[in-house]
Amino acid sequence: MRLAELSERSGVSTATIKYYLREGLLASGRQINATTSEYDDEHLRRLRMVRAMIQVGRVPVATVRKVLRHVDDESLGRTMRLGAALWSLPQVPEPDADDEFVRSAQGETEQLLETLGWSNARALVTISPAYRSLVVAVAALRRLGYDWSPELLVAYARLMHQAAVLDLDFMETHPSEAEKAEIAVLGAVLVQPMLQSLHRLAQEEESGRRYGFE
Amino acid sequence: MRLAELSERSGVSTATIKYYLREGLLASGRQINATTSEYDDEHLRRLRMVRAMIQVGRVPVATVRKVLRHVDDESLGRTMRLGAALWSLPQVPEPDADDEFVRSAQGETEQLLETLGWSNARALVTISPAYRSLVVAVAALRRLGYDWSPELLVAYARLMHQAAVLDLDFMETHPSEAEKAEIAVLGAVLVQPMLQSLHRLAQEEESGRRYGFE
DNA sequence: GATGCTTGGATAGTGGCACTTTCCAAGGAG
DNA sequence: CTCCTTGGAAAGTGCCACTATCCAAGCATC
Repeated sequence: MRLAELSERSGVSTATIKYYLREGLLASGRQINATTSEYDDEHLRRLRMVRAMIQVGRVPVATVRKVLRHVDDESLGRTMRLGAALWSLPQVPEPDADDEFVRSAQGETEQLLETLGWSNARALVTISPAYRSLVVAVAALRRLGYDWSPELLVAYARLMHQAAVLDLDFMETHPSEAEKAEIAVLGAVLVQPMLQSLHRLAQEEESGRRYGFE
Repeated sequence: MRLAELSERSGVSTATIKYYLREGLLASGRQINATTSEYDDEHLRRLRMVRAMIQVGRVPVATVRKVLRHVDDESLGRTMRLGAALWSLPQVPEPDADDEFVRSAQGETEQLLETLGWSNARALVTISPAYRSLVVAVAALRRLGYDWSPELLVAYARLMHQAAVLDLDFMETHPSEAEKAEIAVLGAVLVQPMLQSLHRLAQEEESGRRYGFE
């Protein structure tokens, strides 16, 4: 298919597709002559994935480029490929180590991992972006003065571990390594808004159960 | 305290505080004379909340204004105040009702609520933004061709319901209605990044358990 | 009482980002 | 032969969260 058809089938304007090509989010088609390139279903699929990441997952274009580079890197083993792709996702600022709330949040977080027995995660403490963003979030809550207990944090963590088990079980059902990395990324990017929506709906449901609709 | 001190204690520049004042995110201080206003701890607290919403929660300034307006609206009862504040948060585009994936996602989502027995949520189907964004997220996943089962969605939903129970239990520990609304908003805005971080950490942990670090 | 700093308030400017628009020369279709 | 489409480059747009610059009015100090 040519550009126009790719645009029509994906619902993305030709101008935007050209932009994605320029930004390296999409491989060029097979050049037929000076003015024509041929795209295939793989391009369409990749384009849809890019769109989903940007529109549903709100991932910046530059980040999408990094993530895809890792997903496509056949030189990496499974764990590295998957990890590299996931680790290029977060958009969290480095926590300010001089801030007292950040420091106490760090202590609290390490304590949490110990309580949970997440030994693998503890080994990643210095490098994992997920750990850093957790510290930032906890510090922000503490700074506002809410005194929710560590037990609450543990309870949330156990729930998210159950979610992670579901994620990985689903990933296992797909054979190829490239597909696994792709699913891991989509799981991080698209399942997140879904979980968020479910969370809010659940809050509305539970709130209705407890208080009715005054 | 005056502007300079408010700035120093919050870590937000005076220029930015002035910007927030202009945008209606922060009430003016008590005007002492033509060139001086006095701010109190309530201003500091509100400023920190605004910052947390914008920086940690990535909520747009215009949305923060709407949310705060509802949080401060004493004419509303508990459920309405809380709901109004939460419903002004989402930044989800209206799902395109002509899209086949959106339509089937709608069917799937309604089926989900029935399976779960979330009767309150079902009553809100037409108006809740959480429902709409859930439909968008499910449609995006389906469009990419992943065939994960409705059972998986149900499993995720049950987990998020448990999270909602934790949220509301914590909210109950705070007495005033204004505080409850505030906590509900922060729960939606700040607990979300925390859950997301926990989710990714849990994925890393579980991935390490299953595959080791090749 | 002159001098230099700070304050609140208004207005304009900045930088980043995700596109869009415009232009162009080279093909291909009727 | 004429008109439309294509890929490619470059410039422009609109939004957003600030940030910088002015300004006149205090206040503090000498």
